[in-house]
Amino acid sequence: MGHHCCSKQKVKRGLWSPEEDEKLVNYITTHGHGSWSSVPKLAGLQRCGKSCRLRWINYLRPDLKRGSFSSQEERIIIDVHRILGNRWAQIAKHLPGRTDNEVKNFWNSCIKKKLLAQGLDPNTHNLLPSHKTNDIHNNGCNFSHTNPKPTSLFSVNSLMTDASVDMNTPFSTLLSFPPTDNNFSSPTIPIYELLNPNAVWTNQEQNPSSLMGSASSVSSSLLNPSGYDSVQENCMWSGSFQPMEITKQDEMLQPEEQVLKPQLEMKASEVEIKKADKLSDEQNNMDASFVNSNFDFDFTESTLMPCGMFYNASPMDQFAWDC
DNA sequence: AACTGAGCCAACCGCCGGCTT
DNA sequence: AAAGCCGGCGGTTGGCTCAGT
Repeated sequence: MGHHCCSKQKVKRGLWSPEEDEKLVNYITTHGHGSWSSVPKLAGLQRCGKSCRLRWINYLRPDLKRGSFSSQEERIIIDVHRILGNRWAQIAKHLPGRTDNEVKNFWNSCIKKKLLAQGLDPNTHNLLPSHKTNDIHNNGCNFSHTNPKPTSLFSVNSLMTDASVDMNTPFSTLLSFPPTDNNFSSPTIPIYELLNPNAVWTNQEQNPSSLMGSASSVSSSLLNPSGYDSVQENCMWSGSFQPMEITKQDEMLQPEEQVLKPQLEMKASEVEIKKADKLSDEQNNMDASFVNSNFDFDFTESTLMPCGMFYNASPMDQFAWDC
């Protein structure tokens, strides 16, 4: 069974020979690919257009970065995957010179195992049930015991759909409260509405505590209010597990705030990723090194850190968490 | 040296959405 | 509106490599 695009012609399959590569490179560098379906014929190849496209994108493109992934790239993949899920093409956009196929293979062969070794579910980035130890839960954070466990897996799709945020909104705007109302617990505009202007909230959902019970349509960042399920993942970079620390600031938070804070973290990272995405597109420079890239690693790190650890000198300071 | 199993990765498969006719 | 084409994407597979026995 072949692709519909090549079912009518005799096509070669399997690995590409150097001669085929040369033909394809010569043709595309001279003429561009134009319509991929016509490339094989014009380039003198016994392949289908799809195969040519794939070969070019994944292997022959001159701007590809070869070699193993750096720890920085690995970290980006994990961070973005936590937000986007298995959207490899989107993830690859954050890694100049890497392809979706490459990222996907790297994830399946390497990162997945690392996360599992850390006791993390690679799909949800949450701790696997067998790894949810009392050591973590007893570390000054008790609302995890009272909150229901998420009934749905972490889903970026649901997050993007249900809590999509206008990525054109300036980050500072996104984080601004109505200036006349300094009481966090009763802002003039509910914070979750501010963050998610497109969301339609029922009266019941407007109460975050009840919201936590309506799992199916709510992003898991809400349902994982402590955020400490990500702790080990973050700590894996330092090579040793650091138990979650809930700061005094966090303990002072109202339950609503405790719920919202990790969501804000997630929003912040989403916004930053979108920003990086946009900048990347604008630059359209696949040769850009990470040194030159506009992806703010420090920011990503800070925003993705668990609660109580994440907002050093970040715009999050604008929030009066301890008000 | 030969065998074997695991891991990696290039390539394929099938589905989907957008566009054209 | 429907059908066909095409590019893009994520999931899967098959073959190659290499370490271990």
